[in-house]
Parts: sequence; structure tokens; C-alpha cells
Amino acid sequence: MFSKSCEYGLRAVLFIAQQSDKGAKVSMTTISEEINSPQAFTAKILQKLTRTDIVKAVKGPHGGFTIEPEMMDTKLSEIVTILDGDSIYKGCALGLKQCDANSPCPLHFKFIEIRDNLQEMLETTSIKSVVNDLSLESIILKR
Amino acid sequence: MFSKSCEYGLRAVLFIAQQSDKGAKVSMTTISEEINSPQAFTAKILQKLTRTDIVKAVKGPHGGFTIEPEMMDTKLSEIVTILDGDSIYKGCALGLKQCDANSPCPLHFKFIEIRDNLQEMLETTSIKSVVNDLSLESIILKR
DNA sequence: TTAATAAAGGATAAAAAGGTCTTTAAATCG
DNA sequence: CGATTTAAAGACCTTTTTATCCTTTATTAA
Repeated sequence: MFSKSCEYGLRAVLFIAQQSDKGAKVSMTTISEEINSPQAFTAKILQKLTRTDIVKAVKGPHGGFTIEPEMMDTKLSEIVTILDGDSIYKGCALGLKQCDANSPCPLHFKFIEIRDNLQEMLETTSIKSVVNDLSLESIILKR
Repeated sequence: MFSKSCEYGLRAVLFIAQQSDKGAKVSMTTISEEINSPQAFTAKILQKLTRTDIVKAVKGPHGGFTIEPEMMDTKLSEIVTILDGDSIYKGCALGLKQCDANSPCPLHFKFIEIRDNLQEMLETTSIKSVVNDLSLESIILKR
């Protein structure tokens, strides 16, 4: 469904958000340990998210990554779009370039429902709301 | 969503089915022209589907591919599983190996709905039913 | 101002996905 | 039978994705 980049990116964001919520900054080493992802690769992914200001990076001793309170309202759809583009929402199930209500592929009307549900879910789910669920026990970001 | 292999595979199957329905056998050259896909690559994909008996291949002059009447009831989910595996139905949105109702990732309960809808759609849609829709004008398999 | 810390960035490598080409096998027809 | 047609199979190549490593830059604290 999502690329590895997007999976790691979402996990990293949720972990950083959880820690930021507690007032803690987290280093790249901690992140990759806590979400069980390849460190250097995850660092590249976070660079994209810092350039787009979703995550804030601070260099030097006691530096690390945080997500500022106002960015906690960021929707998961934004993160997915940055990392995987919008083909998951807009692409045709059969890979046709011109597939819409006017000239639909044979799966168009069945598939569009699922795509729209996914889009709706990601567009209405904020980082903040997921972090609130994370505080409930038994929810995990590792393995 | 689906891999290129799966996209080409589904389009090829639907085209073959449509032609078989009219009593026609189709060659690899015709298929790749009509669904606008790379021929040699599509041939590889169809080999997987002939080994699993969804498609029947006949060598030699006037040979080609057909789908026999009893295979027209094959569900799209079978084709997707053969070509892309079952991770699209079973995989975790965040890529966690152990993610289920007992130890869910933070998106588990939201995501499972979408995954299940997709699975349901593919498991209840047969080749035959799509071919019937294909006979309705304006439905396309190209471009 | 220097040493330590931590992210950024570039170069490179490994693996997977996507795609091609050539040879082999099977079927048909003259 | 032999020539021809068509799919199967295997070897190979290309591109993209995933991943690592190493150097540079920024920040901090002593």
C-alpha cells in the first residue's frame, strides 16, 4: 500500500510527536531504535519532512527532532503526499492514465469508493489524534 | 496500490476474457497492443496465470490465450494474490509484522476497514461480471 | 576557542521491480 | 517430414527503491 519510506516516515513522525507531546526532543539514533528502522535511511526521509516544516530539526548537543504544537494538526494525508505522492488517491487501479467518470476503466466505480475512503481517513486523521490513541496502552510502533 | 505486473495482468485477463466470451483466441501481440503494455513483460505475467490455470495458452499457428467458461467465475482477488501476494489484504499500514487487534499499530482499526473493503470488493468481483460491464460502451482497457 | 554532539548532504551499493532478448518447445499446415 | 507460427523459459539488462557510509555543517557547552 505505502512505500517503505512512507511507512518509516509515518512511524517516525508519530514517535517524534509522542515524545514532543511530553516535551522531549529525540535524536536520530533514538528514533531508529524505537521504531525499528534503518537509521541513515530514516534520516533521509526526515529531511524531506523538515524541509516541508512538518518536523523541526535542531543540530548540536541536546539537538534532535521535535514537532511543534501547531504542526500537531497536520493530517496524515500531507505526510503521505510528501513521501509517496498522490497516485494512491488519484491513480487508476489498472494503471490507466485517463481513467475517470467519463472514460472509466472497468473497475473505476468500484475502486473509487475504496480510494476515497482511504483519502478521507488520511485527510481527517491528524498527528495529534493518533498520539492521543498512542497514549492508550498496547498500541505499538515497533516490529 | 497494485504493482505494474498486477495492473498489466488484470488488464490482460479482462481483455482475454472479453474476447473468449466472443469465441476468439488472442495472441500475445494482440494483447499487448490492445491493453497498451510491454509485450515481453506481459508474456511473463501471463505465464504465471497459465501455470495457475486461470488462463489457457495454446501454442502454434492460430494459438493464443483464452479463458475457459468455468474460469470466468475466478475472482479478481485470486489474480491479485498470484501477482502481488496477500500483503495488500494482510499487511500493516505502517509495515509492522505483528500488527493485529491484540497488538495494533496506531492506525490499525482505521486502516483495517479500508483493507477489508478492498478485499471484499476483489473477492466478490468475478472476471465474468467485469466482462459484462465491459460490453457496455465507453469502458476502456487502454491508455 | 575547542571538543563534542547531532543533523545535512553527497557518493555509493544492494535489492527489487520493471523490462528485453534469444533460444526452446509445441502445434499446425502444406 | 519440414517450414512456420506461437507461447514458454531462461539469461540478461535497466531503473527505481531501499539502504549504507562518510564528510560537512551547525550548535552547544566547557
